[in-house]
Amino acid sequence: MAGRIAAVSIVEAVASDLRTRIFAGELGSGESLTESEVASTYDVARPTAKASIEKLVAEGLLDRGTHKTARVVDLGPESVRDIYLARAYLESEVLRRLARTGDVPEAAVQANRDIAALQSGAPLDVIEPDMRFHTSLIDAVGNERISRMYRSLVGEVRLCMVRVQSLQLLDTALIQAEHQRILELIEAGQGEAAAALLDEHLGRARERLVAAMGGTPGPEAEQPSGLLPQ
Amino acid sequence: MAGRIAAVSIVEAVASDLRTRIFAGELGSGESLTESEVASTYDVARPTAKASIEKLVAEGLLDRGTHKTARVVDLGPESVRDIYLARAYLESEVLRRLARTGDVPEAAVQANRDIAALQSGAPLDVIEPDMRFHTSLIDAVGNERISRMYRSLVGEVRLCMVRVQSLQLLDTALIQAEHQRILELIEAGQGEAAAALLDEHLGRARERLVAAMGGTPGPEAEQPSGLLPQ
DNA sequence: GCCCTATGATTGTCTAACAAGTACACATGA
DNA sequence: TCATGTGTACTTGTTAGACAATCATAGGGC
Repeated sequence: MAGRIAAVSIVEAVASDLRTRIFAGELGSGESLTESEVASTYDVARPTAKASIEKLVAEGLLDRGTHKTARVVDLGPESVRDIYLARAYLESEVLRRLARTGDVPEAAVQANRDIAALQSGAPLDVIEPDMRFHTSLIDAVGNERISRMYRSLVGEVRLCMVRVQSLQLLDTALIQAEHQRILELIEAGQGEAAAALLDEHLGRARERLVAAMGGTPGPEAEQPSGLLPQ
Repeated sequence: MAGRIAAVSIVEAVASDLRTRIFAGELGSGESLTESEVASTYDVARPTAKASIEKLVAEGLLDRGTHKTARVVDLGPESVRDIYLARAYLESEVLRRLARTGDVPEAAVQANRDIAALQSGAPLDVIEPDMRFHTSLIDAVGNERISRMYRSLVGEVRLCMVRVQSLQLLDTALIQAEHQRILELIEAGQGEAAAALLDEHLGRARERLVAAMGGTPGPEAEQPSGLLPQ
């Protein structure tokens, strides 16, 4: 499959590129984006640029008030907690449901395999397969709205990760091992245990992000306890 | 409080009125809304009308593809199930959390009082306080993103209800009694029982809506079992 | 030093227009 | 008859340029 053709609108194309640049860290937190700037950068009309910006605002990637210039959102520690708790909210319940049938979604297995295949590349590289692991679990319940809601969080989550990309907060091997264990617990029908491990998994990431942003981390930031075998 | 001043943009004003008309059933399912129509109706420029329409599309109230006229969404039985299961997903977990602390949000109590105060008015009248009851429970957990996600469902839920407004699927007294019982269970710290009752509450509404839309209802459509006292 | 005004930058909205796409009816061909 | 092509009307996508309203900042007056 050599890249399917994409006949998207100009608005979507511009929004997509801006998104990429934000995720790549090229547009840092708090950076301003005027409509005219975007318009001239991409050589489009201002209304088109405006529509693109509004799209990203709706996604939570940009922030703007009436008559004010849009800025890349600057997530504080409280927002990080808010985002991660909302994630855990959705995901833990998903794990319980999946454990009831014991189905392990193939896409999640593959995503975790991709994480394992990473050889100490750039720390940024783990983000994509990590995200894919979590989204594929969500998608496995087959509820369109739940998937949609989760995706509205994913943009902000990535933003968090970009912000602290260079800080090496996450140990790839640990991430991979915990994912693996979660999948095993699902297969074994142990939903509560899977949810508990997920809470630890997300809680640790959350509190380390908080600490890295200058907030005071909770106890979840510590190293993993005995939930993983040996 | 005599109607607070609203200095919103024209786009928002138009979108808001369209929303009201959709919720009031004035714009029925499948009805088309061209940009020029909207523009001339409200005497605004077409780009403004376009933006309003796109806002409603993002909310899930309108449906449209590229170069195609926007239409009021026509929710089928599968969508109704999807929406209600997503609701239950969020709400049941909320009840468990609220039960842990035993806090009963005052806004929910008030909303249910408003339902009780309804005297056999139009069947449509119960929708607003009913929604308010559920949203106030969600808001009580204090997570901005979860509240936002829930609100993205509310629009579609109301759409369902409008569609079957005249069918009298819901007995106001029963709704009110179940709400009351849910609040009691939260206060008593019985989160699981509250979640179970909520599931029954939503499941019944869901399957009756499905039946009313021509789908084949599940067993949840039946009268309430013994979960309520006497 | 502080408050107020003036200027510039930016956004909100409009008009007008053209390009491009969709949908439907119609005619043409096998 | 059915499938295919064509054409026209309608609708949306995008642009250009303009003006008003608002925000931010710098400068002057006290």
